[in-house]
Amino acid sequence: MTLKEFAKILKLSPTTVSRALMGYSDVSPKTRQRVLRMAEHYKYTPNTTAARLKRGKADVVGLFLPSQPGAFEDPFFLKLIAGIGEQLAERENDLLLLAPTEKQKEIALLEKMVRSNQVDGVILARPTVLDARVEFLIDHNFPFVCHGRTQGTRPYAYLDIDGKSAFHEACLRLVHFGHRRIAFLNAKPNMRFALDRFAGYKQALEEAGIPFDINLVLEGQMNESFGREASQSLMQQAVPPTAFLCATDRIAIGALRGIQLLGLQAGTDISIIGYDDLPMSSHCTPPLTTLHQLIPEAGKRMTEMLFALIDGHPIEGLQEIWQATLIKRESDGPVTTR
Amino acid sequence: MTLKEFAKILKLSPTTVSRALMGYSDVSPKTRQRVLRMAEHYKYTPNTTAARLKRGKADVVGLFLPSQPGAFEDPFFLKLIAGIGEQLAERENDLLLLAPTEKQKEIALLEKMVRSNQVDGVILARPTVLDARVEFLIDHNFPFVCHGRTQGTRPYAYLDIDGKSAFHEACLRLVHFGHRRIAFLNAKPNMRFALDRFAGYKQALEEAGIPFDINLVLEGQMNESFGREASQSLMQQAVPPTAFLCATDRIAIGALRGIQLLGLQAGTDISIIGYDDLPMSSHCTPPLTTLHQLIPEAGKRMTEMLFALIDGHPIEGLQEIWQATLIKRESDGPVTTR
DNA sequence: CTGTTAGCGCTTTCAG
DNA sequence: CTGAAAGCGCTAACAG
Repeated sequence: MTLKEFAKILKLSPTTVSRALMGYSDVSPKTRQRVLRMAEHYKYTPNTTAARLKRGKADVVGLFLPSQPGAFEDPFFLKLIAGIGEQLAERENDLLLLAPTEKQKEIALLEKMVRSNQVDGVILARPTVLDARVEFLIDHNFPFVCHGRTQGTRPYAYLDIDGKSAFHEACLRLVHFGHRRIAFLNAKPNMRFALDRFAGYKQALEEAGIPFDINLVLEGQMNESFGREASQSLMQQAVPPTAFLCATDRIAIGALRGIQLLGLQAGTDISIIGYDDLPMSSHCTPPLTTLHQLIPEAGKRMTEMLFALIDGHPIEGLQEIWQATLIKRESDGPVTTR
Repeated sequence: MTLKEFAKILKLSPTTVSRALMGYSDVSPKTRQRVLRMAEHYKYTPNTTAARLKRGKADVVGLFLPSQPGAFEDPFFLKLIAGIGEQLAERENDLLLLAPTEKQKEIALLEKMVRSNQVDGVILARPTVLDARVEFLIDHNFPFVCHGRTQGTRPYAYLDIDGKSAFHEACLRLVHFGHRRIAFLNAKPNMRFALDRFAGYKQALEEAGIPFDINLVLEGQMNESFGREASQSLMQQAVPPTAFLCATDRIAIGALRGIQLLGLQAGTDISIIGYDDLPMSSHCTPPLTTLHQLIPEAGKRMTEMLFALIDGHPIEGLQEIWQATLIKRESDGPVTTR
């Protein structure tokens, strides 16, 4: 049913019906009541496409998904979506997924979005050190919010987790347990967050007066295989580490497995700390000490920030850094003397 | 830039430009070349909203997300999205996420979609035994494909995994290992797949001549806590089970943890089999024997099926059942005599 | 092969 | 407070 038809039934002009539906004040309460009631009854909903064309706004927000297939294996994006969705509903906006593929490259996809008015703004996550998407969106002055910072200098709206503080705290915890040979299993340094986490680790070592040993740092994929292999290889050193600080829980779980295969026990023989607090992490053996971040809440807040941007607010004030929380469980503890 | 402006630059009519861009045959190759080249140069992309309004098609597909927050903790939907996205790109369609919230209920959301022409079709997953969404979409004759079947009788397009065969095979494996007291940790029976999996388990027992014991079946949330508690409680029985068949890997991982806490070892003392083949599952201790399904491939195929439906194909032929694959690892083995 | 014309269904000035 | 009229930017008959 179209507005015209519906208006005819009510013996009103399309104009009045439209205004009543949009909750404008310049329509008598009685008429509005009737329109609302009848819309319910006849199940009339305005055609979104037409409204969008007229208003020049899509009422749709895009979420950029990672292009690496492996990235689909952690719940980060789904949790983020849960938060985004909640906030989106407040303004009756929708969420469009931007999934780059082999054919549809990242920038081509964004270009299409920016040019075709399909979305009013975009949410990104996990930027690289110099993220092409971020640069593109700044260049085109298109509203977007990023979960995480890049190395670029131009300002943009972001919500980031303070990875440096998080790993500083985690590393200090290991230091206080008496560890002095603390390995760091990091993500590849093209990810900005990897740099932050590394900085926290290094600073903690410095504060504790522990000399930094490059041989204790390994970088790889953020998955269990890397964790397992890296932990096993480090344990072969003449003076092996007594603790593993891992950039993600998946790496940590791999490390857990790695040292288990060497006949060692995490929590007593070796300490391990991760980051992400995956659902699994509290249920492995032993339960993993890890860092927890508020993902749905971040999604919600980022959406709010994006709406602000879309409404014309300046970027100032739309840059937030949140803290992660250390969740103490059983995969770490005092260093054991042998 | 609008089509009119762009056409003016080229000294052509909007019509010709539009047709050239859409690749219609009734435009001279020379003109088409020029239009395409100039569009590239001036970075002109047609306004999607306007095109949609005109054509009466959204070129958008909706994906219904689960409303229970807990459901966000497994990678199923993200993997599905990966497959859907790939196929969507083939037709330049987009993916709209339908995330029901407290305020925006499932059916209200669907109603809006059906009425507002925002999406041409919908993809659902994990239906309940009598799924309200499925019923609604059938009632309204709206194109949709569901990952899984319901208990309803009216036909609709689906792609389902043969959970019965999968659990039949898994249970038979345990039987061949000599197990006779095989526990089944299932999801709640309002989920259709839970019924299928249970049927497979029960049939295998029957074929093996093992009497069904209701006390060996527990139903609960599909998470680790349920697995841990259920396994521990069952181990307290006078004659405890020697094997656990679990409806999901998360339940299995919980069971793994549960029996570990009782001082028993999975794979030797007790056998455990899960379903999902989560990334984690090959990295726990011991690596989990489980059932693997092709999720991205299913997403891709479902999207194809949805396009067929949107293009007017009948439902016949758009109902597929795929098999899961048993991944043999180390969490199960021959029953041990004590 | 190309251009003219008429809407798609809605929102929003502008009058009344 | 309500209605008439003018498009938003595009596509598709229909002529030429």
